[in-house]
Amino acid sequence: MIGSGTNQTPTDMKTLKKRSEFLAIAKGGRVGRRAFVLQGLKRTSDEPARVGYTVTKKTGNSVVRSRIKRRLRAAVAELAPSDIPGQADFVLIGREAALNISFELLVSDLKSGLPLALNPRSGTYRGKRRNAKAQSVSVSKKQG
RNA sequence: CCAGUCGGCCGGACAGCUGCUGCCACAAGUGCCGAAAGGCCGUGGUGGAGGAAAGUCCGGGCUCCGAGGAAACACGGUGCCGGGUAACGCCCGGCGGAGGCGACUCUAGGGAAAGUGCCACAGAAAGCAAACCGCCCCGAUGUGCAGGCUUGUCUUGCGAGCGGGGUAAGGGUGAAAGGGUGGGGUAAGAGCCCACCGCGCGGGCGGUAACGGCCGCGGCACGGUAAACCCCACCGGGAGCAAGACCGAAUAGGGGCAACGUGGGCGCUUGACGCCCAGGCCGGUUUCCAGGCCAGUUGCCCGGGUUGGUUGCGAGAGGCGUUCGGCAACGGACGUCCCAGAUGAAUAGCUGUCACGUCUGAUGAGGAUCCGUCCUUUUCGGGCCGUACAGAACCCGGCUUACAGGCCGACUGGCACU
Repeated sequence: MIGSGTNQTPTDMKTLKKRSEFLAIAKGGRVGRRAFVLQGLKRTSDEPARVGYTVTKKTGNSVVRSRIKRRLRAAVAELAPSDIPGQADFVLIGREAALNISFELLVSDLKSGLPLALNPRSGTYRGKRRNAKAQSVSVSKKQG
């Protein structure tokens, strides 16, 4: 229903695979949603946006973890190219709620969250991390 | 019909839309990514989680570890008998013991007459024979009670206390108290004697064996504990696919092979020349034998590690069917099939319909009734109801643990009917 009838073609985002890339993106912006936490970082090159998935062992056993990853991956596939900011990488950290939340909510949360994750202020929702975040973002800006 | 025991099996189905990944076929360009190795891109077909994939507890395959041989010791494991198996601590069939009316279930089940240790609490006593209460006999004393006639510092009986002895039946403690039950016997008792049971020893019988039952003898000694040390028999090198193999940047950087060989002493031909002596390191430890290595110099050669990539990687102690042997585990023969291969980790995401279960409402029928209702069943509807445990990670054989709900078969004990 959601994916089939629309005119927009589903996007085929590349997946992040290297540990170093995950670590780099963790220093970027950060926004929390019901079913996941979204991290994002701008890049210099012109390549299309990439995405990585993470679910910690704390969340549940392997059945639960892989089902959360699949739902997140399916939600990303529903996005139109216009929803995704270019020149950026993202990491989705799955939460336990991603298991039972409705699929429509999952997709809409993702759409609204993507631009925010690149905004430096979105990382300041926790007082403790304010300084560290601001520094890391400013460093990445200098590079770009 | 009710209650139960054992064994086996399944573990949601279908449809639509959108995806992921292995393999096969066809097709693409002087294509794209990358330093290279290598990888990527289209269309079609086809395959794609489990009974436990889990825990990582045993047994193997495979791989590497400079894995040398022998013996002893140490350490770890196993432990009734026979069979199965590549092997096992697994499985099958038996035996002994325990439980159940029964089907059947459970069982870490070698040795306590090699030695050492321990046996808490309670109890008199816990391992070597003893005796707390009690029971019985004897003695002295002559107190208490009752009696006798000879009325006494008399005598008889009973009881209490004291002393000496006999007992282990009874009481009580305990997980366990030097066989049990019954009878005889005795002052009271006791294997003191007898019968049966148990135990020990011997004989022969059945069984491959564990073991069983039979006969005879012995009056009973030899407590338990080896998931205490220990003894006996048998087995065992270690680490693991992040094993290992191959391909391979920039940068930093050095390795390997060959020859001479290290230390000490002596000699004179003062040379890296000869002779003699001595080491150190390498396996869990020790001993013996065998072997390798050592500081530096000279010459020759170019490799190793990191990011990364490829491989290892699935035709197997393989599945299914038929048949033969076997009580069975299992084995043989024949036929047939190819049946996951990811690596920030695929095997799915979403939606709908149905199924099953459960709760609930309404109905038709039957039964019970204290006339309130309750039980069984038919049909129809509803519920932001439920549908478990759980995701291959090199591969097999087991074990253990988790699991909503359901199906099938065999058997046992009741009740009812014919």
